[in-house]
Amino acid sequence: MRTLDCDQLLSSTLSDADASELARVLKALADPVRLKLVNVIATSGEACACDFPALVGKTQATVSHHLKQLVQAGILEREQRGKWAWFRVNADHLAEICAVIC
Amino acid sequence: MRTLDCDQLLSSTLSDADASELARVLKALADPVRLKLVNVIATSGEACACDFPALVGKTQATVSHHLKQLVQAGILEREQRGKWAWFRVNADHLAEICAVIC
DNA sequence: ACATCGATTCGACGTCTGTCAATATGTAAT
DNA sequence: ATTACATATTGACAGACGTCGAATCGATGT
Repeated sequence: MRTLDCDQLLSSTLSDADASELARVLKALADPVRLKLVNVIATSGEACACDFPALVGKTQATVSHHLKQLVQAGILEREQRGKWAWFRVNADHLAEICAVIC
Repeated sequence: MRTLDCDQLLSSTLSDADASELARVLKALADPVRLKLVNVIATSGEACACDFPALVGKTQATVSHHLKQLVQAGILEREQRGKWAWFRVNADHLAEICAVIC
């Protein structure tokens, strides 16, 4: 994925490609369940996927679907530990998104 | 609309209501056409809706639809001047969104 | 090898979303 | 009033999205 420069949205001209790229990442974040997942993982430092269905009140299949989107968008990082999958927030990437918007 | 506190996403626990509210605003931003519109308006200071269809390559109806979403999300402000509608970016609100994420 | 358990993928579903043509609304000038 | 022009709304449609149950994959332990 391409890195977006700081301040693009408000100060410099956004190309069509950059607009699509930024939209893609924002779309990954723009869902209540996914925001909850990011929040739980961020406040915990790291978290096991096995706890998420109960925390967000969704099926394991649904949670897995959302986690995949967040990983593909670069917002979460996945690590396999034995049977369990653990997730951490990629804070740098979130900061990048912020930088583009503000 | 409720105001969201700073740092909620990464440091403090996000309630279901806050997650939905934040998702609503992010969803308004998470579209290439709407990002383009915000970018054009922000870099111009203010802009007339009459120019948008040509700028983003969409129908007048489609542009109007997107502008409505941005205004309802509090990202844009609309002002009628004679026949024309002018738009400005609500930078404070964008900064709030950023503050929640970072 | 086999069984077990966590996680992903598949298939299906209802809903939401982006888009446009057509129509309606509103504003201004004649 | 009527005309002209800018914008909003409506109706319709295709495609994307969130959700779940069922099937599958992967890793562990017996």
